[in-house]
Amino acid sequence: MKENQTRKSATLADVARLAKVSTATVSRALTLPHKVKPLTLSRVEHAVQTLGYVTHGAARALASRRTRTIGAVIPTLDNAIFANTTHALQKTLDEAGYTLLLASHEFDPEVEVRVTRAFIERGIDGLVLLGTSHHPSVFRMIEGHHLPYVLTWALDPNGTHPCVGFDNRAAAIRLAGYLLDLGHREFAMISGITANNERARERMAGVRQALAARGGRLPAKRVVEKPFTLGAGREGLREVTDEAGMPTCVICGNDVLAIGAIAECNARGIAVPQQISITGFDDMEIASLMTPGLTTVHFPTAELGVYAANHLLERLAGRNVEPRRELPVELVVRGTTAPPPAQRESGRT
Amino acid sequence: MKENQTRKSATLADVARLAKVSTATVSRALTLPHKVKPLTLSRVEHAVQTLGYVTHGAARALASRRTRTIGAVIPTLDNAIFANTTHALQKTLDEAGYTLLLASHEFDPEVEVRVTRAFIERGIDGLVLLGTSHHPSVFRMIEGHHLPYVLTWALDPNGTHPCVGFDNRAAAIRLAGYLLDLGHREFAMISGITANNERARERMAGVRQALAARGGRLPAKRVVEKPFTLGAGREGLREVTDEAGMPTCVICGNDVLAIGAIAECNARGIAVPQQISITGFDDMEIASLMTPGLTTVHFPTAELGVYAANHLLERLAGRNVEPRRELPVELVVRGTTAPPPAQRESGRT
DNA sequence: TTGTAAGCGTTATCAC
DNA sequence: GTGATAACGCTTACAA
Repeated sequence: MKENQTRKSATLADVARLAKVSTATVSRALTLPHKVKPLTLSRVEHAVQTLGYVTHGAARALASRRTRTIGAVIPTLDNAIFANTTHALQKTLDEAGYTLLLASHEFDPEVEVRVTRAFIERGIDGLVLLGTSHHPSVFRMIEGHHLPYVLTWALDPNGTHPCVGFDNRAAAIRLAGYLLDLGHREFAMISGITANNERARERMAGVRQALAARGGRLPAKRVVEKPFTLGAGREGLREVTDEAGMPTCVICGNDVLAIGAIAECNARGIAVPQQISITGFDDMEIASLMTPGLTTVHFPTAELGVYAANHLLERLAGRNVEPRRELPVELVVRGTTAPPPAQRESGRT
Repeated sequence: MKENQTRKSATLADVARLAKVSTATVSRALTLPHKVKPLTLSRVEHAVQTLGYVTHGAARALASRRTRTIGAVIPTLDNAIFANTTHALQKTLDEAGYTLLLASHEFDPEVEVRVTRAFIERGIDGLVLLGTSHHPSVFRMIEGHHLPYVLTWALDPNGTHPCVGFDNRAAAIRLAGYLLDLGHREFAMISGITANNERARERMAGVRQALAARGGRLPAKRVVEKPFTLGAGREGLREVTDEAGMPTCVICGNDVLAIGAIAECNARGIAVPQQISITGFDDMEIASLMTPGLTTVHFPTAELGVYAANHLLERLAGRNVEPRRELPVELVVRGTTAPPPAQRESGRT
């Protein structure tokens, strides 16, 4: 009669027994195969196979004091804005033998603190944070645990935190400058929610700054803040255009809002971009698929993930890394962006 | 001169020392506060505060043999299809004190095996799998570790695995039936990729089954398989309509494809739904935002996440759970769906 | 109510 | 190249 071998999962000791070696050897065979004689190695491998042995991660983590795990805390999973980055992160880490832990805080700073703590308890080796503004205790915990981390998507204005991201303000200035060059002066903006979100704030500030310098008009009633959904984009367009005197162009906080705005134009029979020019920030690459009339500043979000992952991997390998990396953004004009409608332009000439 | 207290993170023993109690008491204070005298409790809490103590998860997991962690392996993070479900999962688990580990396999069965193994090594207490078809070794590993798990989005045809999901075939039959009732006979379908995806397969099969029973036509050249992206939806519409003789309606594998298809119609000046009726399966709830002319079968994807999470939580609590739960889907007609254009209908009358 | 101490399954430091 | 064995930091009988 056989022992009840499947009652509980096999341990290193079981493997060692079966392979007639010590646990130390099994451990080596598993993690440093080249430090073990080929013959022993194969005996161990065989034992592992027949027992269906799987390393006990917690025990390994406890003994080795590392988990080969990286945590990423992002604002939301509920839309695809961060999916490119997240996917690139996961892929890059996976190839390096690391596992990505993912959590979202739904734009609630308290939740961000909690999930960060949960990650630290779980023994992550490194942490990816999205954005530069975080609850002080997030930074305190990171500090207290000497945890390697990197801020992403934006650049730390103080230069105190390692970061890899975009210059959101410069991107906004660039986009607004392009529209000004075309002759637009009557602006509207459908921004993301700026609370706890320096990316949205910077984009807004950049637009304002560019317009102020060159005489564009962006009255308060032509600025709305909306969550990043298609529906909000439609709504936003309604709100900034229902007033007398249409803007000649609308800048959207990201491409989800922009596509929503375009949908609303279509539904109302407004021609894009002949009557109104929609532009935005291309965070998700939806834009490139849906875009007659959509000019965007493109953010290389997948690259961001790769860089963020590599930043941490380098540091974990004990190498030095540049503490601040700015990723270049790109103005993407899709052929159809028009100058402001003649009648409006003539008012100025 | 102070000891170098921040050199390494504080342990339970440090807390115990500071609070002048035993480690056992600290442990209790942390996990079963009511089993500790209030005074002692507060001493411990104070010590925890001043030391900035954070539980060492690996050590806890090793000793307690559980991690309070649930893994979910989904096909992709690259678009928002599964975001609703994932978010609901995370939220529900979080409220129950569990952490969600998330990984994607990008529709590659080998990768699915790898990430599943990684999760098991990390000591997850339960596993959420998406879909019913998986590599045999996935099931073998689950089995070998007595790991509670649940399949989602589809229903296990053999009834051997616990699952909570939708009857994708019935949903397809329902949608096709609705169109047949309106008088449509010339169908086209822009399906998702059916390889390794029983959801897409079932939807396709359901449409075919309904049409066969009632005389609808779905010629091979009017069926295309596309990845779930907006661009693919546009492309798909081009492919199924470029032939002579337009279909009067197009069924899309999900709402991303449907919205892409509508965008293509708009771009080509085809009226939806007067000349062509677009319908689809509403997995993401984008549809409700973008939908003049879009009729869908709505899948309650967020509820799915809640149910899946609760299924696992119940089992982990040692309670019995119904091993198979079907979530009802709903036909959502958004007011504008039209009968087939008269000239085509007249061909049949 | 609290303390003592034996694990939990690895890794890592030594010898051999 | 391999084997003993002492950590790793916590939980949990069992004792007090």
